[in-house]
Amino acid sequence: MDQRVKKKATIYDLSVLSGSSPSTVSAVLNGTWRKRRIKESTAQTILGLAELHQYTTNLQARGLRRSRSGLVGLMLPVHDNRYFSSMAQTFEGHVRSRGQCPVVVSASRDPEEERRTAETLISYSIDQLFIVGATDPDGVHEVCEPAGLRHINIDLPGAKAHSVISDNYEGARMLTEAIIRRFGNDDPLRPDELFLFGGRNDHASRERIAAFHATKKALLGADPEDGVQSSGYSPDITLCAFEAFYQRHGKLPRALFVNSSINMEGLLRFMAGRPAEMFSELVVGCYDYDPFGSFLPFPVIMVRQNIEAMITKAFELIDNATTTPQTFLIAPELIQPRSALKGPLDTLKDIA
Amino acid sequence: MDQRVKKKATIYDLSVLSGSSPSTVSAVLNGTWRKRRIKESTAQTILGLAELHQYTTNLQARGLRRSRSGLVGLMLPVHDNRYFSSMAQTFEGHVRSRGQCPVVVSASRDPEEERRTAETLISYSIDQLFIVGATDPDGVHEVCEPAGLRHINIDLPGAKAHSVISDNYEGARMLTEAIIRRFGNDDPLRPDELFLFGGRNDHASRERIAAFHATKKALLGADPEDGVQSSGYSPDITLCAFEAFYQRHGKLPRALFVNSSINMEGLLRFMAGRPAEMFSELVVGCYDYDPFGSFLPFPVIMVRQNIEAMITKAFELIDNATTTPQTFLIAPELIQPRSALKGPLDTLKDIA
DNA sequence: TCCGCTTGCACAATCGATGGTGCAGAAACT
DNA sequence: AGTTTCTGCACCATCGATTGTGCAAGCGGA
Repeated sequence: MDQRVKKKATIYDLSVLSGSSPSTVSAVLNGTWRKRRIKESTAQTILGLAELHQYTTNLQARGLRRSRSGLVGLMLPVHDNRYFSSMAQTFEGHVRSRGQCPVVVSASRDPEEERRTAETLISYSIDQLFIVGATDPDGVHEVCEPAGLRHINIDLPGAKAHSVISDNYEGARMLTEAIIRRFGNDDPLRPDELFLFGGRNDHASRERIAAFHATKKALLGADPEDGVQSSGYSPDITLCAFEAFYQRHGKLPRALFVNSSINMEGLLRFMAGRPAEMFSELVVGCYDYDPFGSFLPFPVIMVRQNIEAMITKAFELIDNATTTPQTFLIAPELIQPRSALKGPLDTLKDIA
Repeated sequence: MDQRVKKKATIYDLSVLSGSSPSTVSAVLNGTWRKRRIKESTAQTILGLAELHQYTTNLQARGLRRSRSGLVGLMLPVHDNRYFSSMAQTFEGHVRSRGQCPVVVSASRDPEEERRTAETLISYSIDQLFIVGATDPDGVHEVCEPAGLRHINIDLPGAKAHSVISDNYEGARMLTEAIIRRFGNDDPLRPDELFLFGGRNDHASRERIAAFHATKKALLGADPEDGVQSSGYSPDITLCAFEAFYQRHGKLPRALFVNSSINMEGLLRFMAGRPAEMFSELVVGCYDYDPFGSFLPFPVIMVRQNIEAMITKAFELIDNATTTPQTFLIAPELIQPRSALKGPLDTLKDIA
């Protein structure tokens, strides 16, 4: 009956079996048969045979012919992070509901890798590419453009394609304000007690840092020069920044603005091995939301970027004709400490 | 110079430009030219032209001809979770280092979706498929087998293909023991003060529950019937389980064994809005590691599955000839509270 | 000079699906 | 009956790369 690895049925096999031509079989199977005036009964015969022989379309062949693949790409900096993995989860839902196949890959925030990855995806004739948090979005654009690949930037903006990003300035403003207000009037925060850790020279960090500065100045009257400790997007570099600060001052600041959940992991590394009491008075604001991060033993105010809205907007933009590149801001949300929010997983059905 | 969307160069274009035949161009570009006794100088000419015209191979065409695509698939239950996203991150590294292209997709723990997803991937002629935490691994096998697709189960075992899973029994034994020992001799834990939440009828849950039972019995002398509250892999259902327990007993147990980080999120939801003091005496063991989870305001002992070892073993097995399906156990590691471990991201270079 | 071997490459079939075009037979109309 | 209009489908080129095979030119030796 079935030999080891029986070859998959093709339209040619069904053509022989049904007595119709390959093109007729093809038309029936891809649904264009009415347009081609194929008789209902012929179609039914072929569909029956297809079912019987477990026919499935060879999508590489179709892709080659049509020069599109049905694949939609999502390029992330990294997977291992709730922000980006939520992004992947949300993205998949959208793509699936459009009958296409999501492909998620990461490019490690490396401009070179970003371009290579885009090129590989193009070689597979993917239909659209969503570029998330790219270090060099315009470099990726240069690769996509000549290939005629529709693409869009998310999270970090580029100049040459539409971008959908969260309103970093407003988010950071809210967060800074919330941190400051967290301290009552009896013992208000002083300008030299609130520091920002993390961030590098990308659009998001610049906006957040600007808002941090401005808000500190507005509410606390001043902001010392050294109020920002850049430490990229690496837990270990952030750890070093905390260690260094601790060396210099003999303590941590009373309040921290942490630029991302990845930087928060740097703080965790700093905490590990140190007594919990050391952090009991700490107040932290973190630009990113992680449910576990929200329940740390000190108040952590978080900013949740509206991933659903960003992805929705991105699809809207990528579908419509390209005009001149624009950047769209999506409002993020301030999350109070000890909040466990619903996420993309909650829309999945679950069997207990 | 460049019209909008100039067509990509093909071997035929280079064939004309170089005066060689398409087959020669093809051989040069895919590296088989020495075997075909192409002159060095001819090769150089073609390579030069390829560079000049930014030639890139159309991988769909190659895939069609070779009936392999260079794609390696990873099928996850979900993205949005540190365990699975670490898996994706680790997987990508391995695949990349082999010069192939990783494709990560999720299938929502839905057997139907799992099979559909596998079928789609097969239609793209992926070369190998890594099936992680599938609800119905053998169903997926039935799809892969006739297509001749090499595949392997990870995290949850199947009967029809090799499986690499973590040693759930031993992990759960260690975890249960650690929870119990956490309580001193002055005020030891009683059997009715330790409950397991989460889990369903899959291999991992069964093993963990068995170990939980056995260890409780061994160390505490007994284990009441209702010691296990199944609640699947859903935060909300787990939340309900906690609510229900709280209704019945007016309090939470002193100690919890939580079956996965997803179930831990159910606990977070229970905590939200309730006073922190309610949980100050709680001791939790969680089968999964999440860096933020490790620093909650009560001791959380975690089990970290050895993802790197699992993926490595899986590659080893999938590369070698299939013998009769076997299941390989990978030892997990007990993680003490307040530990911030390195992860797959730490191997990426980072620019601050 | 003729044979045989090597070198260097061209030819053409093939992978599986798609879609423009053409054409026979039936039906409709004059 | 003769002409036009539909129906229903077959034919065939095509997408871009791969690969088995064939063959001419060059070269060395007898």
